[in-house]
Amino acid sequence: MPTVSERRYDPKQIEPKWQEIWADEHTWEVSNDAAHDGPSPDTREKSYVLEMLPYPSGEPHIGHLKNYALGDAIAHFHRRIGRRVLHPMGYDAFGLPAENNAIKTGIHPRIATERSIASYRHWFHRWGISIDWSRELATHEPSYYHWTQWIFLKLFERDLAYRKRAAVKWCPVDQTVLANEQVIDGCCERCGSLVEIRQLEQWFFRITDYADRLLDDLDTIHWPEHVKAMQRNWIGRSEGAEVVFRCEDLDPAHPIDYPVFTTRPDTLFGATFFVMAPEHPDVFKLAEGTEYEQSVHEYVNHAITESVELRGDADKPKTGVPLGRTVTNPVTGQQIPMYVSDYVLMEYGTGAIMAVPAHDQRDYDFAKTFDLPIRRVVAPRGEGDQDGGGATQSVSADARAPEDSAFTAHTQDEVLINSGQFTGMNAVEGQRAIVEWLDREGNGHESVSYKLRDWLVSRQRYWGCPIPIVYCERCGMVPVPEDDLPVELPEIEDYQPKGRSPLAAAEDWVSVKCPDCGGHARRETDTMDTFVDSSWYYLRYCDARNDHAAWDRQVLRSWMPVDQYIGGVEHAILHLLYSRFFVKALADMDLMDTQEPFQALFTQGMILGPDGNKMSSSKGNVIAPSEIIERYGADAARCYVLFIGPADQDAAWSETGIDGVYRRLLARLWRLADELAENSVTTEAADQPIDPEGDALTIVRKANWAIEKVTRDVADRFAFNTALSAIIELINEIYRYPDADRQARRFAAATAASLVFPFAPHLGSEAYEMLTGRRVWEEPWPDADPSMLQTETFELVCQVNGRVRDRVHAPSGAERNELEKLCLESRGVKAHVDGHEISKVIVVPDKLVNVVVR
RNA sequence: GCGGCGGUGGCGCAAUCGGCUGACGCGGUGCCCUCAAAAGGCACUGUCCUUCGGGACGUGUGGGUUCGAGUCCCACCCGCCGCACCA
Repeated sequence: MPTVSERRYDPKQIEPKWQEIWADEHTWEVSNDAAHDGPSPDTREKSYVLEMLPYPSGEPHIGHLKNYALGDAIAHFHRRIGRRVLHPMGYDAFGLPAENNAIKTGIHPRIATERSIASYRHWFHRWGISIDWSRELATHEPSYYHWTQWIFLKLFERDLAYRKRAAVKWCPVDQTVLANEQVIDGCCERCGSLVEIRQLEQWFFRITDYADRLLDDLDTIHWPEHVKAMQRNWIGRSEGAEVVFRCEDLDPAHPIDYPVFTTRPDTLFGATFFVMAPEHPDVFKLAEGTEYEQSVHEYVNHAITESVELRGDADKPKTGVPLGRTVTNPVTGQQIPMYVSDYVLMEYGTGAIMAVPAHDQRDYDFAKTFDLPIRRVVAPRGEGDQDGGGATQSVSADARAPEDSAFTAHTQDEVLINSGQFTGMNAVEGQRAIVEWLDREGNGHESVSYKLRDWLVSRQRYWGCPIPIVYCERCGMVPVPEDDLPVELPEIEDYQPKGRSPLAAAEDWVSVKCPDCGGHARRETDTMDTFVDSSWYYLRYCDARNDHAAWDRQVLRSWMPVDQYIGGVEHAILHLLYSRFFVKALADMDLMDTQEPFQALFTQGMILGPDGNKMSSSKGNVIAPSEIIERYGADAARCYVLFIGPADQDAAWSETGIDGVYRRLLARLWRLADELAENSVTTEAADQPIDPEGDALTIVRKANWAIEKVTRDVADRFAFNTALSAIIELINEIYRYPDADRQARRFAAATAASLVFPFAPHLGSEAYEMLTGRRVWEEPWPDADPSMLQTETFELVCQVNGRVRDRVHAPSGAERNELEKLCLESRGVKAHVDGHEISKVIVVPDKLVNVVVR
């Protein structure tokens, strides 16, 4: 028989016990019955709580633990406040790392991936995450990608999926194209190698059609400001005008119009030259026959082979070559010279710009290098009035450099100068007037430009979802009929990338009959970007076992949108933008009913190594969750990652920190439960005692205070660190009064167990059962007793001139003059008031009194 | 350059609506329990001055508003994150 002193908190005993119960009883499964009018409809409010699905590679790391501990706390909280909670799990199983690993080790990506999935599944159970396992999915299973292909076909039908030849980003190491979003500082996001530009025919999704809605609807969702800012930034909407510059040099009878985009139409009078991107299709045609023909060829050939990174460097001195031609500035009628320069980008605007050296830093730098005229056309009010007269005067090339302020956006306080009929107008009004004039004269119009490009979705790799398209010799491009889906990924021997998809080698698979004419056809051999798979998985969870459709519309309506999405900020652009696009496109096709996938988003911070650096095996600072769980148990690990600091901030792992949570929170609560349960029949309820007094009252009050505090911290602010602090405070308070009424202490300890359950579900369940004989997850979330939140006296803060001089007890709800009297009578206040004249007394009821003296 | 977020003890951080700065945890110090240790419990722990009553100072810097500012306003410094020759 173990003696009492040998009994201690032992997570190794407690945790498997509860995990088994939850698994055996399918405790966290939730049905779809509420979607249909059944005999006994589930009328609870729905709540869809979702963490970003993991990419299964090796074993889960500490970041996963934090992500799922966080989501699980929210899911548990929502269940206990009476909601019908969907909390599923799946795996983003296709992707490059598994394939690269396959190339290295010879292990088939499916084998490695499924092995990893088994590990993740094991650990999610071991961590005690409350997952509805009946909805588990993996994106590499045909039962899932069947519907990924179906969505592709729907997009294709709507011309939202299309094929075109374009200059695309190509990773020479991974031997595949990349989406713009996957290129970081000119390098491949995955392997870090320098990205090249290639002209290839590729599949795109027309996300640019949705640019405005993706921008505007950010206002309708509850996301962190910085994530919204990143999306706005990425979409990059700029408002301005398209202005046409006419070139009559080649053939006056057939002039060519070159439109440019500008955000500063008010500076049009200052456009003194014109620049084209090296990739502009007309560059060679324009230079042909001029003295610059040869140098233009040399310049362009050099520019297009230069690395993206090198060319993008803003500090690089401006280079370029004249084209030997001119265009007409539509407002001045002036002939201005044309240049080709690599500081103009083909992929933004029209690939050509009007250059206004007086009001644009880049144009200014170019003008200085090539000795071109600089003409100021906007000036601060007052300054502008003096030289406004010489409207058409040309300004010499060595004109004074404009002050830095000249490069900033125009304001009401600036006026147009040297701008013909528009001179004297303020810049904002002038801009409007110039655009109107352009429109009237047929030389331009208002226009909007975006940074966002269409999403390149095809990949020349094996381990991905096949694109359900065939190419027929007679009919051309033909979609695979829906009934023939899924197009299954064939087994192949050799995944080695060779610049075309490894699937191309699977001749039996590639060669098919045309679905339309029955003639000879070949399958598309590219696979889809894995971001396609993860752009809709949250929809599939709603109806994960549906064999006839991607989802039932009614079921989808009963769960979507995701009420709380949780994940790392690294997906702020890619995954979150693509998912928003998918939902809008699907809603437009009348396939679903929400406009946004994720109503609220929480981005968790990273757990850094103990040295404060990002964990990496090369730094040797990796904390393995398995070791932590072994030593402290899942509850301690879960609580610690939430206690370490605000959940949205990065925090360094600390061994002594987790030890503190283990001892001060979990072990102490367990000992309380053990002490208070030992002599009682376990079925006895731990209700709040009636009319407690003295120490018992203090404890009961603290318990109610903790209920209130934890509820608000979890519900309103995701402040898990302070919620856990409050539970520790409650436990400390119970220890402080070991001789207080037993029922009060049992009530308080049971409350602590109930409150800690969303964070430490095993200990929460164990302690609650020890104290009450009940299952804590079947109990409603506690409500604070309002009468216990009030006290009959409070500590009145007594200030003189804003400085605290004393503290006295005062009755709650006392009148202002009573409080004033108490304050003036207090010793500390008297000492500072005597001999001075009181000029004013500020009373804040139930808080403080401030005496102002001269 | 543009956009976003931060700066408070030895450390991680708390202060939610303009009202006691430093909750909670770590670290540190002392005590209790013990033959002893482990485990556990309790107390103290911003700086300086002190006649031991207390006093002065303290939230990146400088100003402002206010009876009162970590919190609001203006200017600046520093750090982190995202984007960037984006016209």
